[in-house]
Amino acid sequence: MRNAAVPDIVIRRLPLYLRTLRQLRREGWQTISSEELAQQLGSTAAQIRRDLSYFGRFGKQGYGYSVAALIRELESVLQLDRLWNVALVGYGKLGQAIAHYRGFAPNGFRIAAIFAKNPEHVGQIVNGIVVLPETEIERVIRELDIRIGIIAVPAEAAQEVANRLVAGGVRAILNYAPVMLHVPPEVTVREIDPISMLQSMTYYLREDGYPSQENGHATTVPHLKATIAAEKHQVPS
Amino acid sequence: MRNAAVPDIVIRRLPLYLRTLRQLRREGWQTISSEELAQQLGSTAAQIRRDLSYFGRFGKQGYGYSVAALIRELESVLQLDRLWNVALVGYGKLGQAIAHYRGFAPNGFRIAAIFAKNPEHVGQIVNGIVVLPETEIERVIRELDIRIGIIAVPAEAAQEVANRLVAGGVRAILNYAPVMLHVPPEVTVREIDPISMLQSMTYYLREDGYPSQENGHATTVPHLKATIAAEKHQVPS
DNA sequence: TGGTGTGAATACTTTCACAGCC
DNA sequence: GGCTGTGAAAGTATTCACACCA
Repeated sequence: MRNAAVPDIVIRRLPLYLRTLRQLRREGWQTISSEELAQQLGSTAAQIRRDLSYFGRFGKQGYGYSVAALIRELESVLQLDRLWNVALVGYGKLGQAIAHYRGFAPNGFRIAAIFAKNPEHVGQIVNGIVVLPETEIERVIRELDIRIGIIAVPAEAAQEVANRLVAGGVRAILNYAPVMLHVPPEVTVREIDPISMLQSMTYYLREDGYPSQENGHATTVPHLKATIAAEKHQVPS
Repeated sequence: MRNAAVPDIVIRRLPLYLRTLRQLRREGWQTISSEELAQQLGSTAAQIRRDLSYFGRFGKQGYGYSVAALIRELESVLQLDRLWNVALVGYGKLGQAIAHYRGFAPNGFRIAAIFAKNPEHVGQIVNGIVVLPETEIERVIRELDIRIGIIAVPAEAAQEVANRLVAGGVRAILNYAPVMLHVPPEVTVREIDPISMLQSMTYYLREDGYPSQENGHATTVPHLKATIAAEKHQVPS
């Protein structure tokens, strides 16, 4: 199974595992079973074991997984054991919020270039870098060897920006614009679209009982059971 | 097939269809085939036809779909032909950005209540509404009969906020906090997590050719083919 | 003729259940 | 005894391909 193509849906879950494992480490867990991890995540033990099995045999029978070791393995698989430079395009309200977001750095992402269309924004200094005009995208991306772009421009400008990013060498795009981007197959795109998410949730908000949702439709973890007995896994605190 | 439970994955695609159809309408399209719509969306004609068939027979053979009529059908299915009040919890950087986002209103969502923990924020007036303390969540949600909540608080506070929202009667949550929420099955949750998205994309950013991505792994639409011949569908402009 | 709606086939994903190992 | 890793089964989702219709 090793080396066979790993389904993208599995890849998307790994960051959630990683996030949870890091939290568990902060809480002092040394070891965790797939069942316990599944509880936290609202997933299932079998799914977690299957997902991890694509990459290796990280567990120990009768014992579970070492939290610290599994974190290292996931970081390695996802290539998170290095720093990634990111280009941000768009410096309107949304772009500015992204530029000032403090969550990138602790996760190994650094906004290394910012591009704006508005001449008032160009030249501003943000986090020590100068905001550049969008005409510079290809050149700067190539010079800084950037592989990841974030698009925070209006929908009608997004495809053109994507084209430039790709032309410069970007192979991963986080797209905040409400439009489907057309990119070559070697480029990965993930969409962030709060409006679509709200619009799909309203489907379930009927007063009458239909569509019945009694079994849930699998969006998050079932309501909290008991707190997991953690003692045996924790280092004495 | 009508009335059988519709898969959630289908429901999640409907807003994307709607968004594209509205754009086509703006451009003057009167009619569209599943094949043409699929091109725009980077989907397939068969998938679009199957998805729509869960809700009715909206097309006409040899002709396609009426853009205006299909928009109305989708709005009806998703219950977007009304205004939805939304509660926003959290008024830090992210919460403020959400509160000032101009994209909700034109899509039928209105932030009708804002809750903050920080006493400096409580009492401020934003878009004509007063920022309230988080202790008021249940009462206000119930009084305003709000069904949708947006969580924009730190991860460690998110579960408690979710509990209060649900206690007040919320049945749909858009969660910006990087943590899996535990909610009862009648509540829908959608996650917005840019960090996880970046962290999953780095998997594909290997310099060596592995994991081979030559076939793509289905994240967006294949690179633009020809522009669709639109003339026959358009009203003369 | 051109394009829908949908059974049937295929492909993908999750879950079961258990041999095997610590 | 307890828990992993994984074949095999079950469950979902997508795609094919064509009868049918305007």
